[in-house]
Amino acid sequence: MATNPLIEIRNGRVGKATSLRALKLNPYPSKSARTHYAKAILDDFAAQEGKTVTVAGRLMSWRKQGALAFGHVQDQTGRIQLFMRRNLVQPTNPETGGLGYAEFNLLDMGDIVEATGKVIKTERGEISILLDTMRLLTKAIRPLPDQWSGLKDREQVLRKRYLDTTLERPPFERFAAISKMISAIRGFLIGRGFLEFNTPAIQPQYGGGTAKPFKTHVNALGCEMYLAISHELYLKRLIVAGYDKVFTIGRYFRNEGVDRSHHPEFSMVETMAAYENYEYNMNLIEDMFRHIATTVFGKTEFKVGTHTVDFSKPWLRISMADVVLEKTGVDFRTLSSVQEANDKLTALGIHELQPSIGEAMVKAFEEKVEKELIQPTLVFGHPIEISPLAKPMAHDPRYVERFEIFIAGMECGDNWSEQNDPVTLLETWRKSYKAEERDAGKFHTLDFDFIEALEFGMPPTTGIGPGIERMAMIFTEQENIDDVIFFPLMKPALSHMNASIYGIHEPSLAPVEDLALSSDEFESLCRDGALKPHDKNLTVKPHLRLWTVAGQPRLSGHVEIEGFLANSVLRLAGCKINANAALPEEELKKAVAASLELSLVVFLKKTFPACHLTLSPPTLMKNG
RNA sequence: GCCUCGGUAGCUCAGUUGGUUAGAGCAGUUGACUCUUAAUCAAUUGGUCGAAGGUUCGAAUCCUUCCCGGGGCACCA
Repeated sequence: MATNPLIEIRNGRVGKATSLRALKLNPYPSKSARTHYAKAILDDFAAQEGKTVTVAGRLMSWRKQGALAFGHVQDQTGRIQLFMRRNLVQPTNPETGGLGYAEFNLLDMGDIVEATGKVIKTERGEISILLDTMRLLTKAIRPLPDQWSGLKDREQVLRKRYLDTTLERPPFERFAAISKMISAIRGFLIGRGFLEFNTPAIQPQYGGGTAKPFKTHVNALGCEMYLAISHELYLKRLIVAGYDKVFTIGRYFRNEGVDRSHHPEFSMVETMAAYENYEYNMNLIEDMFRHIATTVFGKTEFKVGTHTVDFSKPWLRISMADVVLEKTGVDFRTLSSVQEANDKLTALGIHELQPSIGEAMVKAFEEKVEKELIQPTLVFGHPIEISPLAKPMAHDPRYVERFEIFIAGMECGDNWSEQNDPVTLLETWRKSYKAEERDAGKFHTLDFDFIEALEFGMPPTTGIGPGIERMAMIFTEQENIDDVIFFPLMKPALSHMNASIYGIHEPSLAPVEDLALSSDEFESLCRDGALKPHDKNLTVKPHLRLWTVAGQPRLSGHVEIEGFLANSVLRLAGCKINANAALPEEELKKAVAASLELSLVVFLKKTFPACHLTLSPPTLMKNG
């Protein structure tokens, strides 16, 4: 039945594994005897020449030429050439696992191999390993994509990143660099006296902002919880606990839109430092970025889109009111009414009315200023209206001790001096709670447990949260967040090919919504209008199961309706099927179809006259 | 959620205005070859054209719906 090329290749390779086992060679042994990485040999040929080494990695090429062959093995550090001479290769040996010359046809491109031999240079001058023993470490039963062109299909790159990094060096290096960047952040903060803590990703309340959370259910506790949209309230509890400088590299989950700079699951390094205010963090963040740039990437200039961002110079620090004045000519500090502020906005071409002077200034900032902040800039002094968790400035309480980081027109982190007056905070929260209660659907629960912690006294504290992905985008010069997240969020998909290889007959995938109803429930939900088709084309697929109980045939079954749910099938149990299980198969199928035609199909046609209905012939499964 | 572009062999891509049996390169298979490196040469296998429906004598091509992805907008830090 293997008519498909992939299936043929796969079967062929599985067959080679079987042949190897027949020769007492394990195609999946447990350990390698690697002595060198490719790069170590290539970088130090003078010292390695003539020595016997063992390398291990993926076999990326194999060029046979009579009694000679050349190949390349790719490991984490790079590729090194193998040079095979028929007369120098050890014969097949189950003791060492070595493959003799005759068995080399059981190797395939993409296999993980181990090669032992002397380090030499070929006539053409390439540093190579003159093969003595070749061992198979892992049989690959799927072929790699074309190595010359690489994986071009964006969807495949995102779904099968491991292939992209196998075939292409830049993405491989990029993700390694991002890992080093995170280590550097840790190292930097620990060097400044910070302690790293884990904070919960499953939280009973979702504090911080108005982001929509992911909801989940904790079976053991029998309650609903949320995936973290923020970790700051936990870090502040750590400050209450007596640790002065803490941080977490946290996972954040926001059930919102996806675009080139937003991903539903992302990470931030969030810090809290007690006995300091926001000015401390201005220095901290500037130093951190410079530290990463120089130690991980070895430079201070990075190309972001068409701009070049320079981290070597001191960052511009400017108040929001000043930068808005500079870019728009409007000084919002001098305005005395909301009306006046909105008139100024209108004059700037912004027509959405704002409820306060502060919010009007923020609107002007977002619309007219933000995108122009290319070089690293710290904008401080946000209006108090939009900063409920921050402390007001001593000299002008309309503004708060807060700053945001802008690089290449992108917001890269937020910071403020934390409000630690529990009474004021509770009042602020209550106010926003009421405001949002009026605004249907944006309901917030309050974290009274946190308020209680504050009541025991939290020292003056300041925190900062730069986004890891956005830092990675800047430092690795990527414009798409998917290119700094190894496993970006994708809808589950099962190819027809894999469905057939793995024997899955109904590729209904991990269902986004799965629903199984009794026939009666289904009909009543449809009548109430609670359940409606998602598609105009409905397909009714009966599935029958024939049982033999004590020699007597029994019939049971369910019906699947495609087109009702967006990404899944609706299953109906208990449909009225009038058929004699003892009938021959073909007649039985006809009887079932006829029976459904009279009940379910009639019902669907009557209830959803706009839909086109197809009744598939019943599928018969036999058991016992 | 809206707009827009795309999905053809395992991979990378052609496929004209709707017209014979959908093509190529790589990979695969078989064979030749003692310094190759996108090795070369010869032969050869391989397709639910994303899915379903429709229009038509005839559909990869036109229409409808759906699925998956990219880009943009909106929402949102």
